[in-house]
Amino acid sequence: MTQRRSGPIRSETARRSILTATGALIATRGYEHLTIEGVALEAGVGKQTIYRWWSSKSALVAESLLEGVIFNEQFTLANTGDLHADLVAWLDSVLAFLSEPSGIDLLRSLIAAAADDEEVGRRLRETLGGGSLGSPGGTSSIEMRLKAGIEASELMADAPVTEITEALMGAVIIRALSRQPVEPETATRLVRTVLRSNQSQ
Amino acid sequence: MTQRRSGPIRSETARRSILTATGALIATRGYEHLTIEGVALEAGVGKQTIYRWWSSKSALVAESLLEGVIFNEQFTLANTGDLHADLVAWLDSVLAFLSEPSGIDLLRSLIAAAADDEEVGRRLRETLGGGSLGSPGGTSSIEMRLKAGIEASELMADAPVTEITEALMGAVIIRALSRQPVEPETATRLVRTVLRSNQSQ
Amino acid sequence: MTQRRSGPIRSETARRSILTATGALIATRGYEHLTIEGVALEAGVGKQTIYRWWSSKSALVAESLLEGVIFNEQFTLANTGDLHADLVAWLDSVLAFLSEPSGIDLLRSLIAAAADDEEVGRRLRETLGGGSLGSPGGTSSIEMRLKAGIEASELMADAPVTEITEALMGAVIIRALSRQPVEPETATRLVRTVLRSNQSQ
Amino acid sequence: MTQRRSGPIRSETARRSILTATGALIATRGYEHLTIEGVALEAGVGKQTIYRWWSSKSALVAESLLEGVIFNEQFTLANTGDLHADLVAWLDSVLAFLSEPSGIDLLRSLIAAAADDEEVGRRLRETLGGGSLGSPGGTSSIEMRLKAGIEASELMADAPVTEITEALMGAVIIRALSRQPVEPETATRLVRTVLRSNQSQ
DNA sequence: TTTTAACCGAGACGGTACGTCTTGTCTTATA
DNA sequence: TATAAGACAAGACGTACCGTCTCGGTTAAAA
Repeated sequence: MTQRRSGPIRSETARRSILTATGALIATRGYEHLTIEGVALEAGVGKQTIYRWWSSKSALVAESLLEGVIFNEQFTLANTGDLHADLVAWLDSVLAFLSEPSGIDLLRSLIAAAADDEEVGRRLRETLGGGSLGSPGGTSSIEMRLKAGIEASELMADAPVTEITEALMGAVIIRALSRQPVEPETATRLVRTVLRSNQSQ
Repeated sequence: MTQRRSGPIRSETARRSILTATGALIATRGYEHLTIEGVALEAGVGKQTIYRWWSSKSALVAESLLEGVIFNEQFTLANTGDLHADLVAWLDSVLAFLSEPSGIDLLRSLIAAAADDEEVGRRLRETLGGGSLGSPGGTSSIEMRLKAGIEASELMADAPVTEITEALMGAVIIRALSRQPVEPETATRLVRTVLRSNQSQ
Repeated sequence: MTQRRSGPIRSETARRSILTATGALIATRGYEHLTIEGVALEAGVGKQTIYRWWSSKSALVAESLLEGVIFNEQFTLANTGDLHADLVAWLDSVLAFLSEPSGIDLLRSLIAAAADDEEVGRRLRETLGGGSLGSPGGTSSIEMRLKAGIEASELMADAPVTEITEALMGAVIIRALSRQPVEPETATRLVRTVLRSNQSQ
Repeated sequence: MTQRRSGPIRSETARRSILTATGALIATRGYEHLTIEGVALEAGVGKQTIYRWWSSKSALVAESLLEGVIFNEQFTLANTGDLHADLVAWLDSVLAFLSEPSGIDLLRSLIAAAADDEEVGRRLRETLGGGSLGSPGGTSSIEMRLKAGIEASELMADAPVTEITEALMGAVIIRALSRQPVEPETATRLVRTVLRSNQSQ
């Protein structure tokens, strides 16, 4: 028979309130002003309870992203049968989010967190990429939509799915870092650029 | 007659040693461990001398980037008359730099600095983009090479120069943030993806 | 009929190992570094078992003193019929104990505990004062020896027993607190000082 | 010529307010509840300013004693020409101080501090012993009065000054630790006990 | 013989304070 | 008046313990 440890188990209440507080503070103050003490205070929790379960501030942010307490609006990537339109729609919703100051600040906070911690980097890619939470193994919805496009012969069989995904997401990141204004046609031009060369005729 | 101020002028020696110390410390310890006190100590300078001339840590990093004390190797973007080959060559050199741990750490440090400060974001794009230092107005060498390609009819006249540039650079940033291994064909596939749709026939 | 409780009784094993661990940790680390968690770990016991039976760290120390797990050597105060010689012998053994660093550290730890808790103060006086453990009502062996001296006409009937006791013990405490070196004649001079004025002729 | 360091000098304002805050907090909360953070807050000072100049809480208490911010009432030891009366007067004032709860708590706090730190131990002896502040080399006023008594033939030339001093002070410490009530005649009996044997006839 | 209550070990919890590190400002003496 | 040096108030860091409160498991008296 298996030997089980005794003593109290991890408090789910504490865990949730820590993640919620983390998300709220990132949204209001930014990652650069996020402090463990601030999270503990906001969550009504001892600091040690945070240090007991998370190894760093970045790990906290990574799990908050995963739990969906940071992005409450989803960047959904639909499959209407028209790959080009689906990608433009997704990109438009992301760029619209970035056109608000609060949106761009949030994304920059997350980029800073991702620069700190590779786990945050992976989570960010999933979440931003239309992630249905818990998509397997770091595969974003963009990649899955592209593969579906190949199945449906919207895209050539040897289309470089990974590179297309990274080109699209990377463009978004670059916009966030350089804070340049976005023109209305940006989404269309970008999708056309990365897609047309790989489309089936 | 002009009013002239008295007293000593700004010490160029101090300025150089501060920028050099900043570059050295970023390269060895990373942006996240960079402190003003550490820079002052390394440079043999008083803290006030730094605060007098730079408004923030990010401004220090931005100027260090501009002075070339951070990237000592340049990512040169040549014009051999073959746009595709030129871009692949540039991308290969960047990805080779990222394949070393010290390279990826340096780039992540700079992304963190760029997330803090938009001036760093612009400088980073210029420097990474094959920047001959001091290229005018945030225009990277990639963009200039693409425009030259249009002139030489390598590229269609209405090719979306900005979007192509951002797709390429963004892909590099995404690689740095997610730290995924790079396959040999990545550069070729990426350049083909963003270029073929816009090439003149 | 009396209402009796159910369930297991107090574990003597746990009690002994807690007191022993307390004594060992005071001797090795000092009272100022004594922690309940440390005692629990050393004793192989849960913290709650300590808190269930002792109200404070000082209470733990007081009981350890009483159980004799702290002073293993006794400062015995004999009655040879010569009061002066008996007191000098006792004082010499105490001062010899204090001449070792470990001895002075132990006594200082106990003084700190006594300053925290009056129960420890009383126990310390009994134990230090040649205490046969469990001497009744805070009466030290010194006081008992002095009273025996009055019975035997070694001392005047109205000799201030309490004051003589406190003068002798207090001098020891003062030595421990100020850590001054002890000269060979100190014990003799001190006993003569407090005794001669009260001796029968 | 001598090379002198540059930079600001130590702030006397900060030093005074730290010592004053230390004294106030010991008097109101006791040494066991004295915290560096509390002192910093009360003094309106950064913690680092305390750690810069004092190595420990005990060192802070030692200097506060020396500066006279802890005992505001002095236990003066006069020289009226009658040694016995002078010592009784001093002892009465000390015991009167101890008869108030606040007085006994203060002395116990200081004993705890003295157990921590030998410098506090020495300072306490001087201050308690009728110390005119800054008496040289750990010599209390009691010792000086006794020596004056020898000069004036109130006391035998070979009277053990140190032992008499320690017996008197030690008795006071013992009273503080055991918190026993003091009878009116205690001071007289104690002084008679330690003095009569050494008086000139 | 079952129930029940108190014991035990382990350890998570909300807290407080620790001693260190860094920030950005201010002060001093020098050049 | 710019500089190197560095003291200052402020405040976050990550650690150590506090005393309380679950947990499962065990044990002995009561029902």
